[in-house]
Amino acid sequence: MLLCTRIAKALADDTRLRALASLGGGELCVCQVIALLGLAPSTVSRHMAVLDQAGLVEKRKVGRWAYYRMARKSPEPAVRNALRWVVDSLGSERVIRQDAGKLERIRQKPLQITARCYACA
Amino acid sequence: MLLCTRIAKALADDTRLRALASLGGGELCVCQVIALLGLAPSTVSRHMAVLDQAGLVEKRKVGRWAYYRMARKSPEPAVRNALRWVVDSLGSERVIRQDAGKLERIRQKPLQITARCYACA
DNA sequence: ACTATACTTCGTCAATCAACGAAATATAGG
DNA sequence: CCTATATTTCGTTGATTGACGAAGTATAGT
Repeated sequence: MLLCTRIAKALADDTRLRALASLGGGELCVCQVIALLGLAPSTVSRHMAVLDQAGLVEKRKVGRWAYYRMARKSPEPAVRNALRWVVDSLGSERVIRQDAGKLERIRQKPLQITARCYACA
Repeated sequence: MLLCTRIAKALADDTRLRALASLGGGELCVCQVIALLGLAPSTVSRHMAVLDQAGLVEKRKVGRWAYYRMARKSPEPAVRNALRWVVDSLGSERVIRQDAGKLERIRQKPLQITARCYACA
């Protein structure tokens, strides 16, 4: 499969685009993305794995916590340009801005609180 | 569905990316794309329709012939940037360059010849 | 060591998708 | 008008996908 195809496949889903866009403001813990999206942890974990395999995000594990960030420094121009395209294009979308607002609140809580009750975000 | 998602879905397939990239050198007739890809006409027609519905290409019908070109002048920035991303990223792919070579030969034949025998390309 | 917890992997189900061939549509040419 | 032809639409089929919950892994705290 072409690299472009792999990247496009990773981007070809509303939920994954929201997850990726949520990282625009900086690194997030998986539990914060789960709280944002309101989906099952297993589902979100899978989505992040797909983004990771496409090279669009980078993962950092600290104890039990997993952090993801946009792969803005990727050696692949295709990845960097895809990220630019996504960030530019999604900025004007209603859902994405709503997410940004919700994220502001999520970021203010300690991770433990967020992980304790995802729905309480 | 987000506009970005629709675009990414349209790009999330090797065959469709090849079809789109083939338009990089200018407008093509559907029969030329069929000859290039070596797939059933109905399949190629469907792929072009998907690209069209995502706004990535524009269609022009002249008699029985259908011509497609990249929608480089699209009013949607998301579309224009997606096209730039694709063109930039696919240029270095082996298959795409092979296709470009094959296209050179296809372009030299009259459309009637190409349409008469797709496999003869 | 034992337990709680953060995340991932796996199995399943319904929905979507790409491919094809057959049939439909539409246009050109006799 | 009638036929040939370029493309599209439709129906089918096998493969992929996204969702979930259950089970597994790994780490922190007691």
